[in-house]
Amino acid sequence: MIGIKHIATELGVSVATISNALAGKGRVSRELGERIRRRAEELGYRPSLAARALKQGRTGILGLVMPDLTNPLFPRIAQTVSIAAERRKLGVLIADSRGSADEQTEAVRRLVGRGVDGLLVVKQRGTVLEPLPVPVAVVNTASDPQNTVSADHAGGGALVARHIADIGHRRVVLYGGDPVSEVQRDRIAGMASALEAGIRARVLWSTGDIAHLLNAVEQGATAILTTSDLLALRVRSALMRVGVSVPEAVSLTGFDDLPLATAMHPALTTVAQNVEAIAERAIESLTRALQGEDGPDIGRTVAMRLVVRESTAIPAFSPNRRHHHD
Amino acid sequence: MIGIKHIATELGVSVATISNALAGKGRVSRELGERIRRRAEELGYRPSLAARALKQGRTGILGLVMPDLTNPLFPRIAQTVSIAAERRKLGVLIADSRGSADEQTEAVRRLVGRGVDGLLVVKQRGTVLEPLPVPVAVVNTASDPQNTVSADHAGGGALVARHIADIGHRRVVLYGGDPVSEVQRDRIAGMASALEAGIRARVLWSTGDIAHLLNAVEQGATAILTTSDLLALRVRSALMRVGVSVPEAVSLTGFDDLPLATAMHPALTTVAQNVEAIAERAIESLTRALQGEDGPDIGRTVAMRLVVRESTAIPAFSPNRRHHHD
DNA sequence: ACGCTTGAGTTAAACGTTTAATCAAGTCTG
DNA sequence: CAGACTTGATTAAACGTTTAACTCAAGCGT
Repeated sequence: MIGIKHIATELGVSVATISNALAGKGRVSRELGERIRRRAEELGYRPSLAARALKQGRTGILGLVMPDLTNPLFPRIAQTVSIAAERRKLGVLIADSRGSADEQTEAVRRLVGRGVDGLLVVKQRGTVLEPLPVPVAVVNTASDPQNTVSADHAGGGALVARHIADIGHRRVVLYGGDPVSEVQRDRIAGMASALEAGIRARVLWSTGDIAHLLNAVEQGATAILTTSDLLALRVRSALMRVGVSVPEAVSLTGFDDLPLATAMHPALTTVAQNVEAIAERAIESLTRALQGEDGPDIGRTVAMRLVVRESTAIPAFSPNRRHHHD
Repeated sequence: MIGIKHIATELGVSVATISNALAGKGRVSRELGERIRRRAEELGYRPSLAARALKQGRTGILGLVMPDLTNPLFPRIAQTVSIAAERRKLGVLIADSRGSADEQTEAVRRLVGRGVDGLLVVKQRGTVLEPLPVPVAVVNTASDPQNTVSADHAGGGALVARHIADIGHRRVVLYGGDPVSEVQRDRIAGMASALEAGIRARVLWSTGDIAHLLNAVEQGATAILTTSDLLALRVRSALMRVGVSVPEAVSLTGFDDLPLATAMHPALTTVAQNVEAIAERAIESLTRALQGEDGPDIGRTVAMRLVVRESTAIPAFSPNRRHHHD
């Protein structure tokens, strides 16, 4: 490997001058500076990040902690984070917390132990982050006190609920994945809050028996609002099995706008999370903190966007019964 | 931060002894060794990876390059890799190549520039990797000469094709995503090779018009074999739109066994990739190379597994289909 | 002619480890 | 009991940068 020293002896100057020229910092004449940079380029000089890290106490690496790397949103987050980081010449080290709170703490420790300069953590349901020696940006949900930035899950829920109410539904069921998740709870809460009096909303969770859901439909619910696209696809399948058509008999909505939303039939009405904006802001907040410009931009929330597709429609006339489509 | 030096002065010994005791390397008396380790533990000593990296020339970090981080398999790969790496006390730095071959080269360079000890690259369709100063494990497909380990895509194709043939289909269409992808081509080729003479197979690509596909069905094809679950879901939707039922009228298969495979209706027959085994082996090969035990275990392939669900069935008798001898 | 500033570089220390070389005792060996 | 190992620990160099402090010469105003 070719280092600063090599260039220095080759050009007959001191290493400090090379360092200065390359960093554009100290006093180096225009001419010599040029010459140094040119030669470094020619030699394909790549600074030793390890040495730099040792000296400056910063590694130029960010840690990304996800509750579970198999999370369907992980790819988009990882992508945006990695691109945003790269633009700032930072690396991204990933760590999985495998769904457990303890593992999350462990993951964070490992990353800190590796000397990351900052941490971006997509937080586990309801866990608390211990104080850390590096800046942290937390992505979760607005109702989380430690949150730095997140989608407006409640707002998104309200958005889709309002849409359903607007087109005339009066009996709906809100179908959540797992009540221990803050995000899921917020989405459900948002939906509930947006439904005016006069609308009957029943909350069910997928941790229970799906028969309850079918029951509710039989008893006259005309819309099912789920907290995730995958859940919606499951519901869609269950409905199909008992011959309930979507959206003719019941309207169905998802959450997150995953790729499958457009692939299913009918294409799913859902609410999209601007993952890119969120990740971008998180990184932004992080890099600001790194540079000491500790702006208190905590608690920002990013609006969600309603995407109306084919799975929602004006409710049919008669109160719902099981019917087979013609 | 508390370093080796701190412990040394505190215990009145030299730093070298501390280092030796902690690494279990040099000559240190049993008793003193214990004392040092205990004290280090108490003080919460964490070695500076930067310093170590500088001295040893190894960072303890692996690079993971994916063709596109939004790839649906990325989460599982990332998860397995990160866990396997962690077990070996290695970190994982991710980089996205955004689907472009040039970006892939760039991503690799960046990671190497960051001093990763080894590289795990899930290769872009048909790109060639330049020679690198660090060990590399390539995951792609067996037909790629640079491949280190991969799923047996062709074998998987054969598996699903044989299943379709076994249950009696005689006219099928093989539906691929994009012919520039080596993986997709291998899957299609595997399917084709497993179909005995007497079976009419037509190959179509999703880059073309989907009408061709519906056409083929109208002309008597009773099964559609796709190269991806998402593609299968798309086909399923298209069929539904024109009133063709699955599996009664036509059987449908996917590839990869994504979460959506069980969520759709009918549950999708597909072929599962043992991503975990692949990632594990790749890391294994990589770490072996790191330790100099350069075993030529190149070209290993991991079998795929057929998962029969509800989307495939014995073909129904259909009046507009020609009869033939078995 | 004098001290002052300024521009252009150099020197040398420091970052926190690892590791080869060295050393001081004590223990064998014959 | 002298030399030869052995054991336990120390010294000091090295890894490749960054950076504060310093030198040296030239230009400048008074």
